Amino acid sequence: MQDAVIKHIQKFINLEPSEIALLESSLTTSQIKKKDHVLEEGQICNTMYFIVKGCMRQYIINSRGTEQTLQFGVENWWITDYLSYHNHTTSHFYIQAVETTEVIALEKTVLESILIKIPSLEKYFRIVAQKAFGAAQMRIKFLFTMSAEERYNHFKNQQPDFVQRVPQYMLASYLDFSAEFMSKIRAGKV
Amino acid sequence: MQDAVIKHIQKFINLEPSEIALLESSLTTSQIKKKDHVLEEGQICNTMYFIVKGCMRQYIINSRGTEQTLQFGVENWWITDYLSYHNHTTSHFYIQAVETTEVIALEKTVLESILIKIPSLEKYFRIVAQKAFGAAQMRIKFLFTMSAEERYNHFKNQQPDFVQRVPQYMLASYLDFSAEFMSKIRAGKV
DNA sequence: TGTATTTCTTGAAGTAGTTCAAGTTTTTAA
DNA sequence: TTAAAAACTTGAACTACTTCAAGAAATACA
Repeated sequence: MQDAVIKHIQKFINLEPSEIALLESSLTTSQIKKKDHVLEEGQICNTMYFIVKGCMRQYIINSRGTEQTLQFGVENWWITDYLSYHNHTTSHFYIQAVETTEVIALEKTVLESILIKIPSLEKYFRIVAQKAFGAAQMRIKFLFTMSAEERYNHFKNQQPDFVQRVPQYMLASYLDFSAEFMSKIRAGKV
Repeated sequence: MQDAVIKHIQKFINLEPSEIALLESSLTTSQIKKKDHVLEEGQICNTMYFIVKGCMRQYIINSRGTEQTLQFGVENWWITDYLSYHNHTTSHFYIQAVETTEVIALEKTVLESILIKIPSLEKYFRIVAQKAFGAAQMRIKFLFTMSAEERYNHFKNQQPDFVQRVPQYMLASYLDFSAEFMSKIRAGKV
């Protein structure tokens, strides 16, 4: 199962056999049950999670008590609160399994020691973070320039399967409109 | 002037004297005049810009022909379109100097060769990108949970000087509301 | 398999913002 | 030092959404 992350790493950098062996011995997968949290608001985030199989989400609870999803993560994605992770500050976010999910949980201390032993991993995590930031920039662009209906249709075109995979109210909040409005969009009542 | 970026790098990693020398010989600053672009929509972004002094912004032109600022960059920030940079695809963005700005422009080919000679720089760019992504996550949180007036007040509290530094209409679009509404918020007419 | 829980739907009323248009003020540069 | 350009302001009309409340449908699990 650790194979998944090793395969993903090898898309970006070369690993020596000894490095693969080291990685295999350092990593373990674990299962997060549907609806369980790996991070809650107010905690310090000391772990990065690589999703082997399943779906996680990062969300907040707004002033009206409604959950708003900021980010989904699926197979081959890393999910964490980088700000809390780096600054050792309490997190503003929840991270939760949307489905029962297999993850590789990488503790900060473990990761730091691996990064020293396999410096080329720095490049891997650099590229992962740069791509994630690029995607966040595009996300902000879509939020700024498209209407609710356009955002829904655009997302559905890009990720047709994913739309079926998560509850509509989670997707609605990710696209920044209400669950009720989502219903009306889908029914063609807007 | 390259000192600025070297100092910034040294906040995160150690550099050998030889590495500093190599960096100094590889980097040059240039001046971008106010309102000049370093990237326009449709171009491929092959350069990262480190801001030594001044202010740049990344923006788009929306369907109504209005500019919307997605990101500002000031002293000690890197600005680029990471998605275009990595995927070698045409950019959706403009990057422009808000004030006349001194930058260190780092071409992809140059950067790649420096990264090979100074592998520890990978760590520096990893941390820069991870922090930028963390900040983008917080930005999305604020956009999702705060009213226009709250976003303005929050930004003003966090960055009191910056509010004076850029035209209000640019800041309004960055905070995702209209220039007219900004005027009313500031006049207390909301 | 049935019941509790979660998710989705619908309409009515409300509102936080936008858009437009025109005028005013400030900044820029020849 | 003045004319042109850029930035800001204001009010009135509008609209893309939200909120609320209640019921219906789908899903989970004992």
